[in-house]
Amino acid sequence: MTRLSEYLLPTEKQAPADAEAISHKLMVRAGLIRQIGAGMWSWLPAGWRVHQKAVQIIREEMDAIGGQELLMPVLQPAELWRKSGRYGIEELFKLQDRKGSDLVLAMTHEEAVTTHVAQTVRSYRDLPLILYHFQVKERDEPRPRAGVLRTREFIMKDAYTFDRDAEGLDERYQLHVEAYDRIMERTGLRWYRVEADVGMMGGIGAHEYMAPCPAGENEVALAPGYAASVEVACADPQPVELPHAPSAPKEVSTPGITTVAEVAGALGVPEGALLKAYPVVLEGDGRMVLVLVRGDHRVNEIKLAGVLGESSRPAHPQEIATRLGPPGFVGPVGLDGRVEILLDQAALPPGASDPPSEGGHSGERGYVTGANRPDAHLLGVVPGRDFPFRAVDVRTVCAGDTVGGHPLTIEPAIEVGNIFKLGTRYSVPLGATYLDESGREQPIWMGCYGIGPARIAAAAVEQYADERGISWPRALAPFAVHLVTVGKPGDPARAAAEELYETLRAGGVEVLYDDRDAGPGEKFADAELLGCPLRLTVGKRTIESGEIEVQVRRERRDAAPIPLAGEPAELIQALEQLCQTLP
RNA sequence: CGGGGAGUGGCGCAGUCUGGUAGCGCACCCGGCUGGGGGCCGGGCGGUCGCAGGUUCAAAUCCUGUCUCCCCGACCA
Repeated sequence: MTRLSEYLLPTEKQAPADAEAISHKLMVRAGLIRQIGAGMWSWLPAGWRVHQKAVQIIREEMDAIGGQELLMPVLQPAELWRKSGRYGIEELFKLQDRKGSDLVLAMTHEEAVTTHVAQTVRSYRDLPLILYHFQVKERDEPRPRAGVLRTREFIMKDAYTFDRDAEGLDERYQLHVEAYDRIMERTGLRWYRVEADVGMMGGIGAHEYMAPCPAGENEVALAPGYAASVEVACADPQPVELPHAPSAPKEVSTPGITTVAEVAGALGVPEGALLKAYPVVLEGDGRMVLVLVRGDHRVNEIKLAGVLGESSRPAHPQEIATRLGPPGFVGPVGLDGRVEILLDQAALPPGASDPPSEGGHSGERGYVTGANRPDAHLLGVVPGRDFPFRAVDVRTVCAGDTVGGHPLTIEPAIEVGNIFKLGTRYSVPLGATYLDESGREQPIWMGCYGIGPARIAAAAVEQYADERGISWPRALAPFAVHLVTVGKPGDPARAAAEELYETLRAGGVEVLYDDRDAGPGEKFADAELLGCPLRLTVGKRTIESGEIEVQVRRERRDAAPIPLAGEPAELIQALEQLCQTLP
């Protein structure tokens, strides 16, 4: 299939100086990818083979659930995007043709596919449909990074489903869950399907497929039986020791001390014994809301948006000063209903899920909060007793929090795929409707399902690389077998290697043959850098022993040697059996 | 968009402060040795120093402008 002496595989000893991520360094070093600009990458022959391996797995599983592959253009009229309301998106590349007509480079294909369905689907009898394609996406990313992990142009498989109602969408969605699970399983990646943010569109459902790896841009919260994006994860907080509260809040002087760490240090309490005040202003009506979380917790903007039902922004210092108190000393006590107070449930008084009606009692424990006057904090503030609140879940979970009693870990991960129930978000503006049995026009219910072969490849590099290079899962490897011949040209071993190469080729084995006139060290180093699952070595020893040495790339483990003189069919079979045992 | 860093041969870098006509390692080409872990010897090719303007007898080096790339953060339909 491929002789290295004739193959474009420009390996490098040194990684590009500006590379940071493992996959960035190794994929460049191994000669898989080359950069042409910020977020613009070419796939060299061996790299493209990996990409196509991922593509083929995806294609097979999409076809298995009845997906129909098609192809839609990247270059599209701006008009479509105006109709869908997405023309204003900053990441959208906009351009004009010579006549001055506005065009865009598509970042996904909802507009295009919905337009076609609107043109062609008339009746409930035409539904459901699963349409998908592999196509380049163009996004004007604010910051491309980490090689092929985040680029401005990349190939994505995006699928779209069309159903007559929400129940049909649920079915189509479930099919995709199953297909995506199988895809991820087949790639050999370590992966999680996590609940994801459903955004402002009403929470009808979304999952992300995450591959944990050091260069990941997202975080997943994991516990036995639980996996969620940190953006939406919920967990039981770790307990915090609160000081006993006096019968009423007591003011203490804290001149110039504003940060949680400083206040906790100065007062000798844990950070979790503070209530952090986070005033926000709603984008809609400009109303201010005071959000309180424990001092050792962080407000989660996405969960907050879900609770508020709209997006908000942190209040400006001026707004805080005018409506609450001096920034840095803001607290919930004595606001007299000026703003609504949301208390994160992790800060609820023990045993209380609702605010007590009246008064307080001794033996309670209290928090430290700002006093709403300069250089002062309050001790012994008891939620409910000292201020009214609404209990909500708006904090970001921490490692060590528990779910079902199991402690949570948080890992960086790369999002390789996502599935999302769109509902009628696009069908309505783009006029994708059908006639039901009673002849009534109905909007089509849609779902969209994306997955990135490039990220699958990069995540595999990240997850399985060692100090010597890449170690591909067999499903993604550019070649199953890396055949290395050692010894000078003209040695009998060379002839044996040539013969073996032809045998493997004829037997349909994907083999890369290092027939270069180079030293053994260089060849072995390149083989380990490229990371094919099996390395066969043919040299003097092979001739002497009559056995082909076999090394498994993962763990660099020696496998049972294969007789050189065996029947070709047996040799192929032995190799294939060995492959089946590999990760 | 904010902060930081960098553009000198294919890759990695020195030289810039203190101006004097470009160097090192690897790779590459030729010859020889070696041949189971990036080996050795000898000989070579290759760069208008990101670009434009300016200062100067003279600019990789000083000044002005500009482009590009990377990292951190913000952002991420």
